Amino acid sequence: MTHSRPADPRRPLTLRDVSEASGVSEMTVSRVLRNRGDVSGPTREKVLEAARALGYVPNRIAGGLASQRVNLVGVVIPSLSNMVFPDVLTGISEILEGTGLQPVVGVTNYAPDREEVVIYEMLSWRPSGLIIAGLEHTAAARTMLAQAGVPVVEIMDIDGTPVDAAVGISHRRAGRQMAEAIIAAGYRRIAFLGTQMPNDHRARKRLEGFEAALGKAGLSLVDREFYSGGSALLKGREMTEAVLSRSPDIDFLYYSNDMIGAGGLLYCLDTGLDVPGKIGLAGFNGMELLDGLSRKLATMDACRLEVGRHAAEIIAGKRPAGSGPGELIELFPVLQPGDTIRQR
Amino acid sequence: MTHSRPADPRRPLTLRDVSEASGVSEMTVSRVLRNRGDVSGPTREKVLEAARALGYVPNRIAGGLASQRVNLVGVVIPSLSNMVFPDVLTGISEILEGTGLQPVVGVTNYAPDREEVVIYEMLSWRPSGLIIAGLEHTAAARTMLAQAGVPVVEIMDIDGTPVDAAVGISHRRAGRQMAEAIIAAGYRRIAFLGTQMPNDHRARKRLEGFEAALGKAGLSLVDREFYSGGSALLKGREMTEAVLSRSPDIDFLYYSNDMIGAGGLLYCLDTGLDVPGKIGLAGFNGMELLDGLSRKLATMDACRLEVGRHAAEIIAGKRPAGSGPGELIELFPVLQPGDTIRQR
DNA sequence: ACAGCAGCTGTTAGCGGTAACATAGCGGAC
DNA sequence: GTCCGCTATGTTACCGCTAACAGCTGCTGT
Repeated sequence: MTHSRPADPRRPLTLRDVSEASGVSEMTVSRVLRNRGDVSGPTREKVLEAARALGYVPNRIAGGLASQRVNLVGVVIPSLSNMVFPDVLTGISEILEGTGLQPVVGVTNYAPDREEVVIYEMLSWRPSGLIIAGLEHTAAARTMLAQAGVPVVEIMDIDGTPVDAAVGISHRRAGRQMAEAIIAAGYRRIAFLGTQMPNDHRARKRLEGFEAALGKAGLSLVDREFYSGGSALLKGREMTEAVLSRSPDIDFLYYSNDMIGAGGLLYCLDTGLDVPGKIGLAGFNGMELLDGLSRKLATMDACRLEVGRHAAEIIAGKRPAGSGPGELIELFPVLQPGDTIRQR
Repeated sequence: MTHSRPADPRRPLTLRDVSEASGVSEMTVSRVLRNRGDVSGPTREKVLEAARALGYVPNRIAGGLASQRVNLVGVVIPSLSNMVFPDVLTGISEILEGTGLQPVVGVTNYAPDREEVVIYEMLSWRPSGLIIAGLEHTAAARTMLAQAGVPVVEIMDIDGTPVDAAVGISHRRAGRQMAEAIIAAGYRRIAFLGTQMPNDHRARKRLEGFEAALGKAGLSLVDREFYSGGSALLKGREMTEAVLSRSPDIDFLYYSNDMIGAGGLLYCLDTGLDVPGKIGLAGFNGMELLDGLSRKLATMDACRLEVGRHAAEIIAGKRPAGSGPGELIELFPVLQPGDTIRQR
C-alpha cells in the first residue's frame, strides 16, 4: 500500500482508488474506462468490477485538461420558449448522439450583450465546436468566434456574412415568397402583425422581404401592429382584434410567427369571419404543435430539424477547424398554404 | 524573455501569454480576471488591457481542476418539448443568475437508462449541484446521486422518497382534487385521456389520485384512451373523437395535460357540443401558452416557476452537501375552473 | 538460440490554472 | 531608526487525468 491515502470516506474518488482496488496502475484503469488501447480481458473485468463497486465516476475536468479535448458542443440560442429552438436542438442531438459529443445550451434572451457573455462562457469550456443562432453579433462576439480555433456554425439564417460556416434559410426570400403567394391569391389590403423585438433579425428580414415584394406589385402594408411578451396565442387574438377594428377593410393578416397567427385565426373564427374568403392569414415556422386547430394556418417551414442536423454534422465532421471561410448551406422552406389562403 | 514559448500564432492562449504581455506574474493575472485578492488599480488595468487585446478567454477546465470547484448546476429533465420544463428552467435561471452558477441541461426522453447515462455524464463534470425531475430512478442512478457529494434536488413531485431534497407538488393530491371538483359539479360519466408513457410517473400518479377519488364517490372511469407521439393538439382532437364516438354518453373528459385537453376542447367546440353544460373538460399544467383559446380550459397549475426557483435556491444556498435527508418542499397547485367545468 | 515483434502494463511529465504560503515594499507609531 | 502591519505581488506544489514512451513478457521464424 505504498501510495494509499488516508481513507476519508467522504473524499471524492479518483482513478487511484480504482487502481488500488483492482491492483493495476492508474493508466490501465484509465484505458479500460475509455476503451482505449489494449487491455487484457481479465484485467478489464477486474477494473470494471472495482469501478462499479466503488461507484467511481471519472472526472472529465481533469481528463479534458490532460487530453486537451472536451467533447462538448456549445449551442447558443435566443430562447427556449420559442419552440423553434427545442426542435433545432432535437436535430442537433440526433446527429451528435453517436459521436461522443454532447450539446450544451446557452440562452441569450435576444440580448446582444447577454449573447456576448454566453459565448465567452461557452468558449471558456474549450468546446469542440459552437453552434449559434443568427448572423448578427457584437463586434467583440464576432472576434471571439473567429479566434476560437474551433468550428463555428451560425444557424437559422443565411442573409449575411458568417464568421465560419452557416446553415439556414433566407428569411428575406421567405417573406418575399409569402407575399407573392398572397398577392397571387388576390389579396390586396394586407397588414403585418409581429413581435416588437429589435433583435429578432430573422423576423425583421422576413418583413423586409415581404414589403419588398409588396412594393414590386405596387402595394404596401395597410397596417401593422407589434407586441412583446405574454402568451403568444392571446396576443395574436388581441392584436388581430385591434387591427381589424382599426382597419376593417383589411383582407390579409401576415403574422411573424405561427403562434400569434393561430391566436388571430381563433379570433377570426370566433367572430365568424369568412376565412379564407373575406380574409386570409399566414404565419411562419410550420409548427407541428398547431396541427390540431380547426383550420390549418398557412405557413412556411423554417427547416428546424434539418438546420440542427446539418449544423451538428459540420461540427462532428472531418472538416478541420478554422479552415477557410467554411460552408454555407441554404435550405429551402416550402410554403404550406393550409386553409387560410384562398385557392383560385 | 526567459519563459517565452515558440510564438505559434495558432497556439491557444494561456494565462502565461497575458502574463508576459502585461509584465506581471500569472498569479496576478489570475487574480485580476477573477476579481479575487488585492490587486492595485494600475496593475489591474494593465492586465485587463492585455487580456482584451489578446482576446484571452480563461480556461475553466484548468481552473476547475485547480480550484476543485465547478460553477455548474446539472439539470436533468425528460424533455424540452413538453413546455413544462422550459418554464422550470426559467425559474432556475432566474435564481442562479446572480450566484455565478450556471445551469447545464440534460434530456432523458423519459427513458430510465438514458437518465442513468445523463446523470453519469453530469456528475463527471463535478457540478456544484444537481436538479433532476422526478423521484423514480434506477437503483444505479439513485446510488450515484446519493454518493455524488453535492446537493441533489428532485423536482416536480413529492409522492415518494427523495435521495436528498425535493421540491414539487403532490400529483396524487392534484388528481384527487380535480376529481372532487368534477364530481361536485355534477358530472358522473367520466373518461380519461392521456399519454401512453409508462415512465411519466407524474401523469400516472395524477390518474391514481383521480381514480381513488372517483372510487370514494362510488364512481369509476367510463372510458380511457392513450396515445403517444405526434402533435399533442391533434392527438387530443383525435382521441376525443374516438372516445365520444365509442361512449357517446360521456359527460366529462379528464386529460393528462393541457395540450391534448386543448385539442379536445377545439373538437368539442367545432362539433357544437355544449361545453361545459353537456360535457366538461379539464387538463393539467396551467399553461399560459393556451390563454388565447376561445374558452379557458379547466386546469391545475404545476407551479413550474416556483419549483425551479426553490430548487435553485437550495443548490445555491448555504446548506452543506449531503447533510442529512435534505428538505422536502411541497407546493400547492390551485385549481383553475376556467370555462369548461360548469359552476353550480 | 536469438532477434523481432506483438500484446500488455507501467512510468514520467505535463495540461492550465489556483490555494496557500512566502516575500517585498512602504508608511506610521514609538 | 526600528519594528510592525499592511498591501501588492511572486513562488511552489499540486488538482486528476492522459499522451507518449518505456519496459516486460512470451511467441515466432529462421
